[in-house]
Amino acid sequence: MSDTTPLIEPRVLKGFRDYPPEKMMPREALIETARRVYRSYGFAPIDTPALEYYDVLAGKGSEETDRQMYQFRDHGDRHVGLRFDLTVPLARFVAQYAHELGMPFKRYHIATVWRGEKNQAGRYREFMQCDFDTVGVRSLASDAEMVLVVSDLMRAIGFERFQIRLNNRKVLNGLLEKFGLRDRAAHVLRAVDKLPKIGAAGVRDELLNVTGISPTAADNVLQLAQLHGSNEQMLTQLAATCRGNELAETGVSELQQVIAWSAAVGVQEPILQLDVAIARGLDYYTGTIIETFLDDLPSIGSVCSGGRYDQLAELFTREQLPGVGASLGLDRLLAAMEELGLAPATHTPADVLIAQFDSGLIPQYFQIARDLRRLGFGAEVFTDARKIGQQFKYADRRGYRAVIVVGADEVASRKIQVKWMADGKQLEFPWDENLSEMASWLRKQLNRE
RNA sequence: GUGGUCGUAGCUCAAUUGGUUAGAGCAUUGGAUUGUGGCUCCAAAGGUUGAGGGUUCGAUUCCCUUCGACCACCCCA
Repeated sequence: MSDTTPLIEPRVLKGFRDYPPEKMMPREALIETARRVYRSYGFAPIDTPALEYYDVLAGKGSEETDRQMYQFRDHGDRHVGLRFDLTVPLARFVAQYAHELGMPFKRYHIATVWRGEKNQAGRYREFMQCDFDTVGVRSLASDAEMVLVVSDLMRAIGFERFQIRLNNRKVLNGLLEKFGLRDRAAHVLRAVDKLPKIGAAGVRDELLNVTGISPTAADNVLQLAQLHGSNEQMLTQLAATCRGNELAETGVSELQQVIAWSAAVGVQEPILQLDVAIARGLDYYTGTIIETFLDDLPSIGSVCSGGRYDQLAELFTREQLPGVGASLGLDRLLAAMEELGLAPATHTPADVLIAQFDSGLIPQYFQIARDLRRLGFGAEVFTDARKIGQQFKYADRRGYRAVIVVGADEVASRKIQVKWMADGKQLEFPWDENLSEMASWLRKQLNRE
């Protein structure tokens, strides 16, 4: 290329981001944690194509879906789209392979999804979801298990101050039916959902003016949404309110059951809180619904939402395939952790750096590195012939805990120098077959005993 | 998708109601320091003021367009 060739400006699309090492390390750590927790409950991994037929992803289709989904014609003129969540692909997947999978089918799926939305802090056009779902189980034990997974996951990530808010669509739908608002359920629930944001007066206002329901009905709804107290108190009150409507009564007993089973292993207030104002996931949820909020940053929204849907795959098969599961918003959670200064402290991928004193000793450096790796340590050989001071500076900046120094003197004496970066102390170990002395010291220093 | 605020070095910010050569701190690179990082000192590099057009003798400053970030709505992880 000549100097006059116009340069291409390096840039990324709106709502898309690069992940340098310092962003990627905590990201991978989080993914690893999610994977570990999911597996510990017996969920198995799957993956599906990022690109699918448009009509598979669009489902019933709506203005909103159309607006959010990236879609285009491929080279064979097929109408295709990028997945915008992991639940629709799951529905297609279980419908397609139901017979081979066997029920119950428990899967987790950690993958990127795309939405053509206007971006904001913690809200991107490309982001990662960490879903887990149980398909083919009607028992509420799976609902309770979902709560336990979320609770375990949040703790494993390092959060103590969070709330899992629990609700049930049957309660909401039953009561709306009772109030004669069934036909306007979506609007009413949407208004209710804004309670924490715009307050009771705001919700009432929206119910009256936007949704157009009667003042009596609005007050009924508001009174319901503002129920508060202990889970037990709320259940009692709810039961009274729901009396006479079969659907709502079922919902209350479901809530009761989920709360009781979760409590059996200690997941209860204040972590698990009944909240009648939680109404999201309007599309397909039919029973239990949960949302997870951070006590220290509620404004970022739910970082983990889920629930039960009776007709997961109804668009793809006549078989009845109920599902229950939740989705961790990895990128949103990371954005929250960043804002709260909770980004997990990560060091370099490797444990020790082997400095290069003399290019003639590179075979020895490679051998030491190989031996360390066999012993379970990560080891990087500094491959560039730079001044030793600069190599130490590199080690320091990258967060290396230890630096190995071997020069002519060490070769002569068959010793290895190891400098512990935190305190600057340097120790000498015999350079023997299995590096056992150095290995046990390193293990101790790195808390790997 | 609708409405709004904002874009100056990699980052955080300066630059007199439009005035000539756009500065500083941190970060980066090199040196002081040819077997040892952080601290200190010296130096260098880094900018078509997001981009394009317009008004003007003159634009970082004013106007339009566009790209991007953020905020509210919509929706949602």
